[in-house]
Amino acid sequence: MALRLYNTLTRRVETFDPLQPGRVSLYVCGMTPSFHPHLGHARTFLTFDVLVRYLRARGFEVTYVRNITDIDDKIIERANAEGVAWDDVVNRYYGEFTVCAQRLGLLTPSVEPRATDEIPGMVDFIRRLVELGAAYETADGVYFSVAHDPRYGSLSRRNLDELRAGERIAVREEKRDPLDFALWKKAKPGEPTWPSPWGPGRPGWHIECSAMCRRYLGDQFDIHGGASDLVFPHHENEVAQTETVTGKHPMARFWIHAGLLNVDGQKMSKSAGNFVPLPELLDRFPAAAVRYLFLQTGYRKPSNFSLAALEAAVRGLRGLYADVDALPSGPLVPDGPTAAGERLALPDEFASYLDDDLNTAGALGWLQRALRAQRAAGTDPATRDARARTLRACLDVLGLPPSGAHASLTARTVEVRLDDGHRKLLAAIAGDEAPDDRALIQRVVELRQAARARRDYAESDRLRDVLGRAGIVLHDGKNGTEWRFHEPA
RNA sequence: GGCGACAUAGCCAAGUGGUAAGGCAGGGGUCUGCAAAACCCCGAUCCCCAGUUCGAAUCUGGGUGUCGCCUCCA
Repeated sequence: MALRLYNTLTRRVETFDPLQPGRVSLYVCGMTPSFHPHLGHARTFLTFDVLVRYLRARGFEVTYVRNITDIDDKIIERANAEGVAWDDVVNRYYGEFTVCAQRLGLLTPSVEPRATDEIPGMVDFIRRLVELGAAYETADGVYFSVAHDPRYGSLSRRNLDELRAGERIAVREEKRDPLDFALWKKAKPGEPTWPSPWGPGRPGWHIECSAMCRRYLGDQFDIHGGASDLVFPHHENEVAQTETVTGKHPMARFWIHAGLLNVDGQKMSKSAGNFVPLPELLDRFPAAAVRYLFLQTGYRKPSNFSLAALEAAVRGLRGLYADVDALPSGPLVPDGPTAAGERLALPDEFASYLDDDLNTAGALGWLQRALRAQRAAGTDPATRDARARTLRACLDVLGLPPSGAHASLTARTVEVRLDDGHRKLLAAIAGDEAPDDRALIQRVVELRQAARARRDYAESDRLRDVLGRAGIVLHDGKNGTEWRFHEPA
């Protein structure tokens, strides 16, 4: 059984073999923190998160690099508009991303380099390109000469003449070719700068990734990833820069691109008004449900997001965990956390789905079937335990919590807050001061319990109804009554 | 205009030559004071047309439709 992945470079699904046996080098383009992280970021990073988890489960030692491009036009724009320092903008939005990443259970990359920490490396890189005659200086910067690279356009399968015909940006007179792109931008007033042989300025987009890939993974490495909107021009330009300097092809043996996220059938964008900020979304919905939602779709396909789809995912996950939490408890794997290089015992069938270009939807389907079978069977205790352990290992590879997710799926992370009318109503029923809304609700729930205990079902139903109108849903279980806020769709 | 992806039940979605996974919603049932949850059971011949084949959702050709990239973007 071999892992097969779709390679953008060849436009085919190919068997994955790393350059060095047992070791995988992976670079993923991270975010540019010029605005809130959004759902599209989540989808892309979740995709590579599962890839890394699976590679590790297969026994590969993975070096996972995910960068931060913490300097670019939009960051500066934003900072100027707000009258704050550029790095304040970066810290704010990257901080948001870090919190979201943690909630989503994204693995921490092996290295997470920041572009602005790598500028000397970029300057060296650019200097070398100039020496090779592949780059030239102009009044406002240093540009890469596309004409110097005979292979330019091959990753994204672009025809240069057509690209030139479609060029919409006003051609700067000093650029030798409209397709040439900036390696270094000379400073303009009000911009952060770093020193260089071409005067103070800042790096252009693309060069940071070339420099960081090379520094952390070498001239050639196994997998370069990102979302599919980066294929052109970002990755094409990265390839041009790197391969010109190293003289080696290919820079990355596999280029893997995650599909874009659409919202209600349209591309998500700020201007379309369907931008989904991640922090808010994760306040309102369980992060595991977001992961589950994306696991249900092939990572390369465009994914249509809607609130209805997420809500269906919440319900689906809840059902999944009803089964998972019923599994015999026990450690995820016999010997605790997976040591590097240790191979998790995944069921062959489950693994065969992931082998097939990371078919998480198929794998999830298998898991559901297995859980149903587990429910039905469950005779011999030894078998049960072994199967439970195996199923938990599957969850782990997908990055889903091993168990105990029920509480996090029902409890909202939003503050418990009643509006004044409902608060008065409940306080009148409770007939007592409560320190806060949560306690107030609890008191009314207890009154209803008491009514049930004395079989006063009319009163019990009345209290359920009053709470219901305040947006609170009750569940009577063996261990008492649970309540939660119900969010209207 | 150029390049590309996709089109499977009400919705999401897997499946790339041998007679359609899974989830959500819906219906029926068990359980529950009621309700919820949970558990059991129930559903599609795969956008259209023409081909290839013993056999196609799966291959070829032609349509139609949706979306994306070509400019900043995960």
